[in-house]
Amino acid sequence: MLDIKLFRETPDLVREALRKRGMDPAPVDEVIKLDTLRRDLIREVEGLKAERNRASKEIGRTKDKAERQAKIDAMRAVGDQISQLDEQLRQVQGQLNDLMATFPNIPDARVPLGADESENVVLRTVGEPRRPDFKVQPHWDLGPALGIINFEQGVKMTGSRFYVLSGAGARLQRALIAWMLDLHIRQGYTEKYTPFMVKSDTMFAAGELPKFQANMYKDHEEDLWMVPTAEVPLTGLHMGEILDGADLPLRYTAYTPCFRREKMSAGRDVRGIKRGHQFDKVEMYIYCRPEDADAELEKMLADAEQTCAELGLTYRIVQLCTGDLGEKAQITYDIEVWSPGVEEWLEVSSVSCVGDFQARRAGVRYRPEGEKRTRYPYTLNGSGLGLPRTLIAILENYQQPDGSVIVPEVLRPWMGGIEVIR
RNA sequence: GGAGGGAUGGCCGAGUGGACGAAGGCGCCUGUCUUGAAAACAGGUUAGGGUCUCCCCUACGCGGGUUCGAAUCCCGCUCCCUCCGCCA
Repeated sequence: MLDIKLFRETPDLVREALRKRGMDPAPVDEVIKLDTLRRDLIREVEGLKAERNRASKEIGRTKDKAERQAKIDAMRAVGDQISQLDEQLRQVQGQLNDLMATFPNIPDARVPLGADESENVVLRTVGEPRRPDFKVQPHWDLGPALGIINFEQGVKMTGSRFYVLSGAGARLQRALIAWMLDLHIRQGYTEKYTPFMVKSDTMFAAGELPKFQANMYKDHEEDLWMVPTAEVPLTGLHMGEILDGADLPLRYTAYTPCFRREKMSAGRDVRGIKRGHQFDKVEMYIYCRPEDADAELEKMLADAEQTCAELGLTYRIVQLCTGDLGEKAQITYDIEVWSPGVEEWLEVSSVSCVGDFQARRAGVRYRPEGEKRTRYPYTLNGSGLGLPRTLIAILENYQQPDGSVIVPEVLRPWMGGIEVIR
């Protein structure tokens, strides 16, 4: 949610932001119109309410029967007028809220202009893409051959794009989760275990509703949604709270499964475990003062990078252009790891600053030290790596000519002595 | 799933139609006193909104309703507690 003041005071800035994202700036004028109407109504109805409050107190003091009745009769009309205006105001307010909720965040000035993902900018590459001289099997062949991924069983019980991890495969994923959480704790994040289902309010707060309704799973009887990312419950954690400025920044990490109900287009990433309706992820999330956001963004990116580096993976940092930038984000860096089996750069992490966009929706505020007024904190989120893709990269990068897979050093403490999966 | 009780400010807790944004207490802040602190005393201490240093409006779990006027009455919902049932 954007600040209504931006529309009042600097509407051109909002229009420009929409154009950069390739969107129509026309709704800005609609907001201004509704906001003006809203404030006109407020002034009118509040004047009447003030009058009513004054008169009502007088009525309470009036002893004379006839005089009292006369005053009551006079006020009855005012009361009707008030309820009429209140109703009108409610409608206008509702329209304005609905409209405001549809605006994407304003891209940071540093974000390069571009129409779509083809115009994203590779900032740097760390390591050399591995291209072994033997034929690297893609994970969808290797996994079943090693008996650690079973696609048929997943499809049998649930449907396409579901799979079962088995034995060392399941264990490898669990090792990754445990190792990543421990790493993030060392980096200064507090671990949270959260609900995997949340109410509509929480989905709205995180910016998933109303726009991405079609991409999420819902229990219609209970009005509960399955989280598409841990970012959702980590945003919900402090809904409606006023945080103490001295406590910022708050840094959290959480493991959750993620559920996404995408209309999977035929032919796109259909093979393997790259894109499923259910996947696991370890997430980082930060609440900070606006003035600290740049430093925190750098930290989070460095923290996510460290994950790739310690796993010994070749990766590159990609800055998203305005046309590819997510709805909520002001600025986003993707981390992609090279995987020689699928022969592509896999997006394993996306690190974003969303400004006060989510805090505003969630009603999370903080009181700067020594100040009376409250402000909205900035929030940042980033994956400490999505697991299926990290798993793909490990299976394909650590593959030996004989089809066995070496377990990365850092994961071995969780692998019960397994150094090679064969 | 069934029966009953409850939800008031940072916390405890009063309030059953008008003087209540809300008694009293605790906590916190400021001042007086003190060499300093404590104690005592005095004052202050919610958030959001409006043409916003004054002033006005809104909010007593949430949403409706009754009324000139609602923390207080009515309806619906949510959450918490107790008991019964069921359950990993």
